[in-house]
Amino acid sequence: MARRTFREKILTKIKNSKLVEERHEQIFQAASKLIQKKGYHMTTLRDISRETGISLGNLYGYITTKEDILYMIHEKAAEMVTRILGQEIGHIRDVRDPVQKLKQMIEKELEIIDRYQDLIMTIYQESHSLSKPSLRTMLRSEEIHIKRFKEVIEKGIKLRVFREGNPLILANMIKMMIDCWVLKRWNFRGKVNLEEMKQGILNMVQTGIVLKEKA
Amino acid sequence: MARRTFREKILTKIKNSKLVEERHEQIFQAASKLIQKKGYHMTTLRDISRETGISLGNLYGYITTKEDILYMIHEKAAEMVTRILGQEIGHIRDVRDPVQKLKQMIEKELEIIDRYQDLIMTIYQESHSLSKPSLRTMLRSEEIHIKRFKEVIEKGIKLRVFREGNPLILANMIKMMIDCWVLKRWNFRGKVNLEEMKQGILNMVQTGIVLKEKA
Amino acid sequence: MARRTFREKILTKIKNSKLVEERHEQIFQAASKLIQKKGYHMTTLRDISRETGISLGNLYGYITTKEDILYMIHEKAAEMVTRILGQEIGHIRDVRDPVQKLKQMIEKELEIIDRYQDLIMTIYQESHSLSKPSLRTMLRSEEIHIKRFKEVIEKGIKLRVFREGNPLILANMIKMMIDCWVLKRWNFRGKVNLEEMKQGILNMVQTGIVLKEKA
Amino acid sequence: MARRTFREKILTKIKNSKLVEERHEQIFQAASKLIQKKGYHMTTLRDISRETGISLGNLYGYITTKEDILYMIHEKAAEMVTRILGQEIGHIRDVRDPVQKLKQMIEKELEIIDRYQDLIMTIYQESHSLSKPSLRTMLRSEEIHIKRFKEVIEKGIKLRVFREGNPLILANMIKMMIDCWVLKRWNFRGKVNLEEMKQGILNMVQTGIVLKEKA
DNA sequence: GATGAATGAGCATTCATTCAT
DNA sequence: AATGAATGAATGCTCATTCAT
Repeated sequence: MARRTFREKILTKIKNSKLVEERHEQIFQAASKLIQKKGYHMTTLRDISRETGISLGNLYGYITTKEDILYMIHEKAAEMVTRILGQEIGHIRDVRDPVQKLKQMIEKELEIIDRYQDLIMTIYQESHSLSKPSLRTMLRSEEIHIKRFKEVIEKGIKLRVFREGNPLILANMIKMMIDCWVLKRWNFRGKVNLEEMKQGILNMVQTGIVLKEKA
Repeated sequence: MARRTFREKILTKIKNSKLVEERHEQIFQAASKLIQKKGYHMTTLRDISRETGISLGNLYGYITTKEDILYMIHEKAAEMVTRILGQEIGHIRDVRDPVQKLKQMIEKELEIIDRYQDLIMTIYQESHSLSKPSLRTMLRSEEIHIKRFKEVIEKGIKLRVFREGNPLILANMIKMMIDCWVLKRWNFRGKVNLEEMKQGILNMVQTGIVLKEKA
Repeated sequence: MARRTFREKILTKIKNSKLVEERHEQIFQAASKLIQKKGYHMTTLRDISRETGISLGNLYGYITTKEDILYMIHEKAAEMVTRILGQEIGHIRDVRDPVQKLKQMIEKELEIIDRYQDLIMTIYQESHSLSKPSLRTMLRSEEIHIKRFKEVIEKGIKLRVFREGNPLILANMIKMMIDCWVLKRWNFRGKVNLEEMKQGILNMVQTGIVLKEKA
Repeated sequence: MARRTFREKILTKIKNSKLVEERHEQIFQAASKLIQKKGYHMTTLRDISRETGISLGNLYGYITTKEDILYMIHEKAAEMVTRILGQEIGHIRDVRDPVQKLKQMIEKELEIIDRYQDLIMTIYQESHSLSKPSLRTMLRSEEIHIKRFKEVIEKGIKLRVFREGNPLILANMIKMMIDCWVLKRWNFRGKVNLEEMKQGILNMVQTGIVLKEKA
């Protein structure tokens, strides 16, 4: 009589779905904190039990296997980002000018990523601990994300407001520059703030680095 | 009785330093292969013993703790990259024009990274399994690497051939775009080749994406 | 507050004894099915809860410990067999000729055993999971059963229609040959039917195997 | 580098095959004792570790899974019985007269079974804890055993020294009567000795129970 | 009486590390 | 130097049993 929540992926022995949602939230909070600190493999279910206050046995009422927790973090993160993008980028949808649109997309993406940097860090680092099927799901989510950039770029190129170039590469590079803020935050700590980073990326995208080549 | 090799970091019970070096090489080869496939935590010392042909007990003549192996991979990688940069970039040192120099540096870096993509992937993924002190060492190595880019950029800005901008940010972004080739290789497989990637980055750096903003 | 039913053996928290009997029947049905398939230790109370439709907590209103369920199966089985023997063998009681009586007893016993083979199999296999006191009860039940055969045999010997021999041994051997139908059913599946088995045992009892020894 | 011993069934991490054999013997001794007392499921690997004096971890150098131990007991038992039958029944092979041969076979079988009664009891009780494939192997061993009886019976019937009858049934029944000595030993304790049991079975086989039916 | 969430001791199994040979 | 057997703490997971509602 086990049931599935979380987009039909996590098997639950507990029936009360409101409770399941609540506990999943607790587990998510505790687990992402612990995993972020010690890594997935070094975080034991006992740790999570202690941190959540949910007993070891009961914990297994809400998950089936340890990997569910990692999967949960990925899902929650994807869900969050998707939801927020949906909300906050709502009006960007109406922006017709690709230049403006790309600019606003980058700004928003950077802000979101800044807000959930711990989560994103965890996802980057632990993604290869996911089993193949979970990984596939997660990669597809990334893909969709990048596709949004790709589409604006393609449109910009068609309208001849962007220069020629491989949109797939460009989209990935833009995403990487944004992710850089989180992935290399050690390098920036105390030296660069979010606003400066934003300007940096926008300038790079708008004019590159080179002013003029030596004649 | 134990001694340290590998830049005074790995404690060795075996005295014959030539042998130590030889065995370390074997361990490095086997371990990076295994870790790349299964991840650090899923790779057991038994696996490494089997793969190297060095018996389990003897293995501990050349390391003190499992983490040494991870550290070793980082060191070897850093060493490799440094050595190769030294060799191949030798003549870049003489290039005076920052535009040309940056261009050549990017090209070389991308080529090197392409050659050691598996190794680099491992380092990215397992970096948080390193103990704090090892991590610090490793981050410093990254830092040095990025500083090279930063210096060219600073010079370019001073000579007014690069536009104004925060050199630290720019250097990191360039490095990220390059690393992108490895970190996101799944997105590129079969769609983009190395040469195209190289052009993509160079174009981005030289002119950004935007041709002209709508008047 | 707790009370005992089932011949004063199973402690019940529920007072309504009609209900208790009803639920015990459900539990018996579900449990014997499950235990027969997976064995006692591999059958969880959750399984039984699911199969009966009685909630996990409520289940404990009708039993005190998991072993009660095993005990229940033994009791129910013993009760059943006793009841059926009582009914169907009723008229055998009147048969005076030990030869005829033994013959009919064997026939009946075999038929009953055939009907409840799954149950009997379970009892044989799980008997050593019973606690010592429960086991004693259960063995006594077996004993009573065998004593019935023993008595006929003793009478037969006294009347000189059966040859001399240890009645205890003979009774046990007859019972074993009968049980054989169930315990070794794998060997018979599709090769021997019930009627043939019956004849086999009767012939063995009546004339043994040997026709005449070589002079 | 795991290796298989025990008829290619048990995977071993330990390489020294002499040691493996020795330790397997220890494990076998301890395990059959414990399992006989508490049953397979109630015997933990810690129990076995304690009883053998082999540390828990090391134990797993000699087995791969708990079931291996059960399998081992079955194999050892089968091996023993086969070996002993081979030795002790050697000269029976030459006996041409089926009556004599059957008689001697029964005697030997009973003696052997008496000697290893604890082992045989365990096998009967725990056979259903074996996984399907192991069970199949084990059943085949039983089958071979019964076939020996079947063949003599068939020959006896052909030579008209045994009466007509289904040899498969007869063989099984004889085996059951013999096993009875062990399976129902509680009933016999202190009342019947081995010699009496032997006579009981032989008489049953030779003349059945019935002297003469009432005319 | 009924429900099912909660508990935690207990289990099989793994693996880094040590040590006798 | 080399071997591989030995150690035991630690881990993921289960399940009989209790208890608040």
